Amino acid sequence: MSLEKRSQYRQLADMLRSAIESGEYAPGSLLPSEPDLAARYGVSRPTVNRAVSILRAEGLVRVERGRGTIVTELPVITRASVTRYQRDQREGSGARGAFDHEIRALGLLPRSDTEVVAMPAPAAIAGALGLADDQREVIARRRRMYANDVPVQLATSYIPADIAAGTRLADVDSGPGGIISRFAELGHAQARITETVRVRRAAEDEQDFLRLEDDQPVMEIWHTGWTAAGRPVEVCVHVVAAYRWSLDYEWPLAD
Amino acid sequence: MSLEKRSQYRQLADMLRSAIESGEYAPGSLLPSEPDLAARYGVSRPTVNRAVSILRAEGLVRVERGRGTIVTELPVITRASVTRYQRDQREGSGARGAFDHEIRALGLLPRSDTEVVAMPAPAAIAGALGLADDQREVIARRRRMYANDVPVQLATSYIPADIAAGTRLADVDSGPGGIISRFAELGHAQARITETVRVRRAAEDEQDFLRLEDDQPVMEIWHTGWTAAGRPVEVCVHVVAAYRWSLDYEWPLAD
DNA sequence: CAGTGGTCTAGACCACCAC
DNA sequence: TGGTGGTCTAGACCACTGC
Repeated sequence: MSLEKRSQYRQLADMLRSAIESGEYAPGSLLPSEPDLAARYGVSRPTVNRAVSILRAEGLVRVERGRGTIVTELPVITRASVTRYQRDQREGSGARGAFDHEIRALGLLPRSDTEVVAMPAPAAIAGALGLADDQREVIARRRRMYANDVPVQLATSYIPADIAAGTRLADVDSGPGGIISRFAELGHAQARITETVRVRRAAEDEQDFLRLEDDQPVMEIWHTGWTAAGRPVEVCVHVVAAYRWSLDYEWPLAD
Repeated sequence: MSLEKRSQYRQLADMLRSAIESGEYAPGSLLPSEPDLAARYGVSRPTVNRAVSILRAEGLVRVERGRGTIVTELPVITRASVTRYQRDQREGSGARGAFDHEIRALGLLPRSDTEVVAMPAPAAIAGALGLADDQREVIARRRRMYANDVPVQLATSYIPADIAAGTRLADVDSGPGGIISRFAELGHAQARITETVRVRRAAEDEQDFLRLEDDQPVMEIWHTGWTAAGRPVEVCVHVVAAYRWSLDYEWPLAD
């Protein structure tokens, strides 16, 4: 088991990873127990545990205490970032049409729930919306999204209260065509989108909701909708498990 | 040090992270030694080591064997994905103008070197370029990029040999306006760009070049240039440390 | 040579699950 | 109750750095 210079726990992680990727350990099945693996490879249990913790951070396995270590089924979800906001993609409410599409494309069943609260904007959000200190009130639309009842995405939209308060933008059901259509009706049509993608470690509540193993990173997408006049009218922060999503973008190349 | 239910090594990692973010341990300075921290917090050295390994995976510290653990200076680099390919952004050769801009925006000194080889396309590349099995030959342009001589990005462009062979696209110096201009001159003007962003663990050579600590993930950007006729004429794979980059996109919202 | 981190083990105790 | 993983320690050996 030793021989090389790579540490034993990394070598073991590599072997287990290969075995998983080759299908030797099928998705949903249990890995051999840690004492078992320790005996099989002639290493101590903490060494096995360390190897497994690498696979956990990579999202390849998930642990259920008392039961064992389970190989994760991990279909990668593709997010079509540009087309998802186009009119024909957004029947239904919110961008729900787009999310539905992404999940159904994998043969899975999408579901989501929305919660709406009024609150003062957190500092970073206020910055992104260009809100003055005395204009910080926003409507926050918090969406939790699932595929086959497995949580896969957290997305919170922030809209300045002067635009959203008392309108359907503050309703849980934002109506036909989603919130994009509501913005247009309210005279704040979104004309331009910007998105910023970052990777960071997960916060504790994100870990809980997305059922992330320890040390799994997340991708954070800051989505901003701008009016033709250049006012940011919506900031939506999407959070997903970094290893489970793939983001697609496209644009014409002006010459 | 115990008291809570979080493990000691996670608590310690949290404390060290706070201390780093608050500036108590300045970028470039040494963390206290592991035996020192072990004594200070009343835990064993392996426990301290485990805490430090979390910070390494997050890119907050870097270890030099025999010297100690050093706090990383980590300015986040922003990649303006859309505008970087526009004409006014690409004086110089390659997209070098854009990379230069990104790095200079941080007050750092950009540098890059390019290596060109002819080779059969790896399977995934052949797929992305839509190459038939008997047309797999490509020109690979491998670029290594640095900020203040610190490696920050690996990018390899693959161009079908039937387009690039014998042209300036196969030269290390691709000439004024970069390769985008060469494509246009050769009758293969790029009219549309697609990019796909994924996060994955780093390969060994990427770890070496980017000087990644163990378990630091990378972002992989698959950039494809398409002609107006819908032929993919260039695939460029960018690899960067996931925690050190931020990607910006923007597009108009057609209604 | 002393000090740094990298790793490993044996043994232990705990929380949790299934039977 | 026995099996699972989560964690921790004491002690050890190693490779590397800097003096």
